[in-house]
Order: sequence, then structure tokens, then C-alpha cells
Amino acid sequence: MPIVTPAPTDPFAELNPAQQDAVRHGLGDQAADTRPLLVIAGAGSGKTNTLAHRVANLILHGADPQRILLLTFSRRAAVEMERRVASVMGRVLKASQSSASFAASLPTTPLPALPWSGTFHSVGARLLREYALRIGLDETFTIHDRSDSEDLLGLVRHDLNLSATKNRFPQKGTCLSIYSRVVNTQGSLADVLASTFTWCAAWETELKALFRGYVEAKQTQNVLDYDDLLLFWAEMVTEPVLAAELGNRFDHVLVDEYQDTNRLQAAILLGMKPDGAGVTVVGDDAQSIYAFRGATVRNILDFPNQFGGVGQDGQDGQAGQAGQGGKVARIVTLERNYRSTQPILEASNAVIAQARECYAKTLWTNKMSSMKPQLVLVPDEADEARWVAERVLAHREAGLRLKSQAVLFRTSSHSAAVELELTRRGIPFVKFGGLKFLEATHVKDMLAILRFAQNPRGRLAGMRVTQLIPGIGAVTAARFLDAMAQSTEPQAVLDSFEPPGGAKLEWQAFVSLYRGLRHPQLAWPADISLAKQWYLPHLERLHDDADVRRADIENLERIASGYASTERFLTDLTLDPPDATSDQSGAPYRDEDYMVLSTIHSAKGQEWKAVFVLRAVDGCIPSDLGTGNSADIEEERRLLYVAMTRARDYLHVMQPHRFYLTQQRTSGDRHVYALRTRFITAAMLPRFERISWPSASPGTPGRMQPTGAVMQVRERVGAAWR
DNA sequence: CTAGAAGCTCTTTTT
DNA sequence: GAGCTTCTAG
Repeated sequence: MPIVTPAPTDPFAELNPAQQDAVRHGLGDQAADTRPLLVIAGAGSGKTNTLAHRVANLILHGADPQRILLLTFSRRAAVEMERRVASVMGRVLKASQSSASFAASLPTTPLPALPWSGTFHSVGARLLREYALRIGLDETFTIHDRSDSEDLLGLVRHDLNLSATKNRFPQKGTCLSIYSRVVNTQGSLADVLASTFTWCAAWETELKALFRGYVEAKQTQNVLDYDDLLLFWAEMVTEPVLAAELGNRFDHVLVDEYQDTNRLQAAILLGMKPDGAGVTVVGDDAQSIYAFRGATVRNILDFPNQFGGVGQDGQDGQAGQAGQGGKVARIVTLERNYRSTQPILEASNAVIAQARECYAKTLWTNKMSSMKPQLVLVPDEADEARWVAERVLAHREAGLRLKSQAVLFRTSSHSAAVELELTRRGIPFVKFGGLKFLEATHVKDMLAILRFAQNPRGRLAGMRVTQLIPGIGAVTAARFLDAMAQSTEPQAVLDSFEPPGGAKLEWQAFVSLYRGLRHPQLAWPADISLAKQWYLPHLERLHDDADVRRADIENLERIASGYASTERFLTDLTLDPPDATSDQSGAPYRDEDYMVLSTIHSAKGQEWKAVFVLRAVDGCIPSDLGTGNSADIEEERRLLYVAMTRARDYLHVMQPHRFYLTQQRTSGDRHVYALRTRFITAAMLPRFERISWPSASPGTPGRMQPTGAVMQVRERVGAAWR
């Protein structure tokens, strides 16, 4: 990357000056400086590399890897970080062999593992299990994923008679979003309703009762949801004794993607490290795209002054020197971009320059190119797909592997036409984001079996499993689980329970399955084959497409074999689910070349040589669901910025003139005519190469394009019957 | 009491 | 085109 003459003894000579500042802060001759560190790392500025070097440098200066807490956005990011740290350490050890005194001070293990790295949620889960007994939690708790949480909320909602169709109470998913937002923003229900869920404001009293019931249900059933993992942790650090204990446990806390943390997460950080010593956060406010999840840009904007000191505005460009007594954070800004070509960067900078509030920075690069990013105008989404497919093949002809090309989009469904086209042409791809493996009924069934065995008080899993047994429906299942809840001896309840006459035989099979799963000698992953053995006949009975589904179960079994225990498997799977789905043929082999289709959100932190951005039109980017208020629109703008800055050499922004809308309630499906996204203004157009396709030349072989008039006629003909 | 069919509403992004 | 509730037959 950076081209600097390496000095043999300086392991960080390859970094640019700002990166070196970030790596050296508070260490060596700067040891007196205990200010927290904020690294503003623009897109493609070598953020991961810098962070990895900093971790390596901490270790070089004697930090114990066991006492470094590294919080990343996903587990994949954590693994990547660990790999990079190891490689930096390896290089450093080699480079420093000439300097004897330096080498003598090095730790003996050359490849440090970072045992405490992961997402806030996964680290929270680990800490909670460890501290469970001291905070009144049963350590065998199971963790509910989003859809489990929705279902449980749905049950409570039903019990409170809030589910009748006529009263239009918000749906369980909406209710959970409201609840989650209240927790994650540490706000009040009234505020959240007023700011983001105005249409639900009339239900405040009922929602309050619902959430009360939900929390009770979680506690009696010994389950935690995602938010609880943060909430319990945050509560722990408000307890002075525990806070000190937790804080002292880690000498260094580093948080990646800080722009996407929420208030609750900031509270955890502050609670553990109230004076900010040893704290490093890295992020880019221009890439904050998780406000819908309660993340707030304020975290990163306000970070400099959060720790003790009131201080002045610490922002002063390259390296804030604002340490006036208090604990104003040191700010280091990384502005040099190593990823994209100059024209791509210029177009991206122009887009983000319109944003309202952010740390001032302008990315620059010396990666010159004469190729501007392309803005491609196509008639409709089918042509969009065709153009993309052809361009992908052309890139491949020119030597770009499929793996270095990606198609990005705002919403999972936007890629449907592209998926079809790629499949038709036999171009392999993997899709990230959108539909999840874990959401498939049969996968949920399998997991429910395991979860119920692990935690017999988990009502949701219990209801799901028992209702798989033919002859047992909601009523019998509820009767059974009531009995379970009363007893401390699950096996006894199972043995003595009287199922309806028709279900006797099947019930016996279930009882022996359960006995098998609870058997102390059972060694994971035997659990999963036991569960599978029991489940497969039910799968055949319940689903016509059992073949496809069975493949998923085999897949699950394979994944399971990589884990040490049931508990680890279930926890990891809910906190870090496999998030790629490919077409039905199953995941491509690892060494096979395939391209990536991804939501922009899931593309965070990644890069490709060629990037296609689909549907850069108003209504898609920004999503018409995301234009409620100006903060929403700002986030959509950043989303486009994130998408564009993923590209190294080639950026193709697609602008279909017309696309099909399947979600109009009143008028049925119809085409809509779209305008170019508002984030690419007329003034920015010179920064793009503009292409119309198919070209306007007469005689272009191609299909007859239905005109707008035709479409309307067709619609009117049908309208009489609607 | 269960299982299946009919009829309704809503459709983003993810730990 | 799915998820959820309500309705109906056995």
C-alpha cells in the first residue's frame, strides 16, 4: 500500500504519519498521554490495518492479549482483525531480530490470540454467562434471535387480547422495533413513539403493558433477547463493584465501527472505562448507516468530551492536541484513501459533501485513472440486470475474477432480476443480507429441539417442538408447557404427561428423544443427529419440498460439527448467523469463483475492484420508507456513499427509468417511473460518464419495449375487477 | 381439540 | 406472496 522506504527496525515505517499517530498514541515515549483515542477513518483509509497495528503495538509494549477487549461489528471482522494482528506480529518479530534489546522485551508467544474479541452482543453473552449467578441470572439461559423475540412478543400480545384484527394494534414486529429502540436509545417510550413511531402513539398505555408482560415472560422462561445482552451488561456497570471489576479486567478497550454503536453501547464503554484511559474507538461518521437499530452519530461526534473533562471542541484536523487538563480525546484523522481511483473518490466526496453534519475531512488518493464512474441509464430493471450481467462478463474477459466484483443494493428484493439473469447465464453468485438461513421453518424447528432440551423453561421452543407431533396443537402444547413451568423435574413431567389418545405413540418417541438429548453422557454434536433422526419424518410429512429442506439440515449438521458444545453452537448461531444465501443449488465450493450480491448494509467494510450499485433512483435510494424526516434522508445519503466507496477501480451506478412495484395496496402491482436519486445532483453529473442503454441507434436488435401508455391501458382493463 | 382453508394486512437495512 | 387471525369440518 503506502510506499515509504522501510527502516529495518521500525515495524510501522510502512504506515503513513496519521496512521502512525494512531498506532503510537499513549505508548512508548507517549506513555504519559492517557487520553482516550478517537480515530476518524475515512472510507478505504486503511482502518482495519491501522487498528491491527495498534493492537500489535499494544502487545509489543507488554499488554496482555487476555486483557485486551476488541469490540467489532461482526464476528467476521473480529476474526479478520485477529488474523491481521498475527501477521503484523509475525513481521515485527522478524524485523526486530536485529535489535537485541527490542527482541528481548517481546512476549514469548509469537501469535497472540485475542480471546476477548467479538461483537458487543457476543462478548456480552460471554460475560453474562460468567457473571450469571452474581446478577441473579440462570446461566443456562438461551438467546432469542429477532424472530424468536417477535414470536414471544406475539404470544404476550395475544394473551393481553391485543391481537384481534379489528383494533389495528401494531404488529409484533413493529412492537419489537419500538421496544428495542427504547432500550437501545435509553429513551422513554413516549419519546420513541413521538419521534419514530408516530402512528403507534395512540397505543402507549397498551404498549407499556405489553412490554411489561414481555419482560416478565423472558425472565420466567430464562431467555434473553439481543437487547438484553447489552442491557444486562450496561446494568452491571452501573453497579460500582462490578463496574470496577469489569473495568480492571481489561487494560485496553478498542471499538471498531464506532459510528454504528448506540447509546446503550456507549454507556457500557463509559461504565467500564469512566476516565477513558486505554480506550480507542475507530469509525467514520460519514458511514453511519445503522440509525434504524438505535445507532447514533452523536456517539462519535460527542466522543471527545465524554470522559470526565468538559474541554473544548477537540476537532482540529489531523491530530487533535487539545489535552487541556481534562480528558478530551485525542483525535487522529485518516484521510488518505488507498482503495479507490481519484474519479471514484471525487464522485463519492461530492455525494457526501452535501451531508449536514460531520467531521470535516476530504479523502484523497494518488491512484489516478482516466475512467470516471459510470451512471448507466437503462429502461427498466430487466435491462438493468442484463447490462450488469454483460458488464460482469466483460470485466471477467478483461481479467477480473468474479470474486472481485460485487452488486450492491438498498433492499434485498432489488436484486431479484439480477439473480435471475445471473442464474440464466450460469454465473455463480452468493447473496449476503436479506433472507436468512435461520428464518427457514425447518431450521427453526431443529434449533427449537436443541434449545428446548437445553432450557426446558423456554416456552417458545417448547411450543414449536411439541406442535410438530401430529395430534398435538396449541392447546395441548400449552397444557404441557404449563406443567413444565410448574415443575423442577422436566423428565418427570414428560413421562407423566397424558397426550390426547391419537398422539400416544408419537409422544413416546418424543419423550425418548428428549431423554436422549438430556443424557449427561451425550457428546456434542451427537445431539444434532439425534434431533435430526427424530425430525426428518416430520419434515417429510409437513413439507412438499422436503428434499431442499433436508439439504439445509445436512448443512446445519456440518456447521454444528465445528463447535465445541451445544451451548456454544446455539449462542454463536443466533449471534452470528451464516448470512449468505446462494441460489437453491447450494453454496458454491470455497475455491470456486463466484460474485457477491449484497445489501449495502452487509457490504460494510468490504471492497471490490468492480462495484455495481442497483436502483440509484428515488424511492429505492433513498428508500421511500426512509424519507420520513431529514435524519432518515441523511442516513440514506450516507448509504449511497458507503456503496460508492466500496469500489476500487470500476464503479457502475445503475439508473433504471422504470421498475415494477409489487407492493401497492390500493392499485395493485404497477410500474413506476423513477427519477435519478436526489443524492446525485445535476451539478455532480460531470463527475460521471453517462451511458444510455440500449443505445438509441435505430435498428438495435431487441425486444419491443412496452410503452407507458400500453401499461396504463393494461392496468385500466384490469381495474374494473379490482 | 386439531388441521386446514379462507380472508385480512403489509412489504428496509441487522446484532 | 407471506404471515397472521378467524372460520369450519371432522
